Amino acid sequence: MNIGQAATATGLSAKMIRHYEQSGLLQPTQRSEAGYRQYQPKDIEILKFIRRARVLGFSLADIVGLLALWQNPQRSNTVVKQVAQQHLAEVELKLQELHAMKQTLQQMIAQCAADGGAHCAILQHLAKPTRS
Amino acid sequence: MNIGQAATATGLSAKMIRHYEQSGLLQPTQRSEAGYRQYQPKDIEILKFIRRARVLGFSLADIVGLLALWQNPQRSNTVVKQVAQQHLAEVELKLQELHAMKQTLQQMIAQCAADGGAHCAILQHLAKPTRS
DNA sequence: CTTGACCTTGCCATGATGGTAAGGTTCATA
DNA sequence: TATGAACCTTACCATCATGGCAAGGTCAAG
Repeated sequence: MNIGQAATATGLSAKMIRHYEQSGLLQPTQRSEAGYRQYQPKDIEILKFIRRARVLGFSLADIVGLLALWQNPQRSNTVVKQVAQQHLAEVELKLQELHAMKQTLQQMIAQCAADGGAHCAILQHLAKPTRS
Repeated sequence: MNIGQAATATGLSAKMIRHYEQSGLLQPTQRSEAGYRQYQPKDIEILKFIRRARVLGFSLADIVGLLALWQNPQRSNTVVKQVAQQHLAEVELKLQELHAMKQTLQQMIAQCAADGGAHCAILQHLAKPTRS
């Protein structure tokens, strides 16, 4: 299986698969005589694992750790849970920040007449916020 | 007013103030004989405007436009509102993505015993999700 | 005159991803 | 058999906002 097929099979881009290899997420695979990377079913499973973890927002650094735990029969699920909880906390923090942005943006937009005039509540708020 | 004082007065870093100047957000200021940037009250207001817009998540490219509108007496609030609405849409999109992440992470974490054993619902989910 | 706090420019790094360029390989078809 | 399309390789640059560091100039107080 060449890298293009591995990309199709996993939903990743060939570019990213090479990047994951170079970043140490993935052991360098076998190569064909011509130097093409060859992917075995096991490699595909690892790539799918990476993709699912990326969808959940885990960083590549986190995923290095999760993969090591996954492949370690002596692992402790306590450690895995800690990694996930730490990431969840970061996600929740970003959610709060974005929510605050959304609230303020909605208020500003609601106060803007959009009648083509020069008076603008949005610019007023940015220039001298009445509430923060 | 030197750049350090301007930074303190606006809550920005000196580094970023220089960056904003180089990025065209800010007209190059006057310089002292020694080449130190000199900030007038008007410059401080612009910097505060930039900071508030950054807090709301506007990109530097957006802020270039917002500053131009702010300083243009012939502006149309319709345009300003469009910029803000576009940005709000992006914020809402990211909120949705993060919310989906949070939901899945919470479910996975709830199913993890964290008893120090090797069995782990989190790794199971990443390896072969039962639901997505 | 020295010292410490400030300023200058310039370069490199982050993190995940995309793009492009220059070149080699493989395979099907004309 | 030759050619071209579709694939692969590596290497470099760009994104975006921000931080860090280094080497050097400036200023004010002691």
